[in-house]
Amino acid sequence: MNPMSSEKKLGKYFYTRELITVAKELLGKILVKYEDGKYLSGKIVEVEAYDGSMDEAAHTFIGKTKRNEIMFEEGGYLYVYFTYGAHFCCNVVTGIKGWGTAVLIRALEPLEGIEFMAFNRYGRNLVREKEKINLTSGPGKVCHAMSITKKHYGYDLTGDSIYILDQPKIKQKNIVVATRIGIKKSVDLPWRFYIKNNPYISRK
DNA sequence: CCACGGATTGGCT
DNA sequence: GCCAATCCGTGGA
Repeated sequence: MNPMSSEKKLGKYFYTRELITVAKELLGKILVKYEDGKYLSGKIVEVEAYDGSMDEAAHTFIGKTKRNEIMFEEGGYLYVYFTYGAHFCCNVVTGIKGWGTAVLIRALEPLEGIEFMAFNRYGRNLVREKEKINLTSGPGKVCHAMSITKKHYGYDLTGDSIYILDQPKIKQKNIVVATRIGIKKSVDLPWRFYIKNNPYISRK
């Protein structure tokens, strides 16, 4: 468990609930990765929800394939995919087996291991304050900074390597609801959620 | 086997 | 603000 905090790790119950509930409640929680003796962590400040049963933008809309099969398991696993020939994006699988729902982690506010994140992103330490803002303000950036790759596909979030720590719920009035970014289908679903006035979000 | 396009990013105009 | 980079999953031949 993370030595810098005494908070509780989120358990199976949290993830196996309905998609939108989990998406909103993930805001403010702390994503932790412990690998090679290093702790990297950040507060989740921006997410998007995807539901294959009615959302054409979801990777699970086409049915189960080798790429998306973990999204059809019960909640609490990590779904990592590769896109645009260059970037990984990570998602938290939600709901019960067969649903095909997941929450994309779009942005973090870096907390622990910032020097390692800077090395992963820039190959050196931070020089300017602006670079800290740019570390994890986007889904590809989050994975690059945290060194999350296809190797982490299917990781169990109730395990000891990648997990999420509980934190107080963000108040409804401080959650901004918006449409999702970078998709061409189901563009009107209001399924992007972010913490109001947080400087680490990817886009207003 | 081959063609197509993507839940993005960063650099250049 | 615009656009190329770059690889792999997917689907059709």
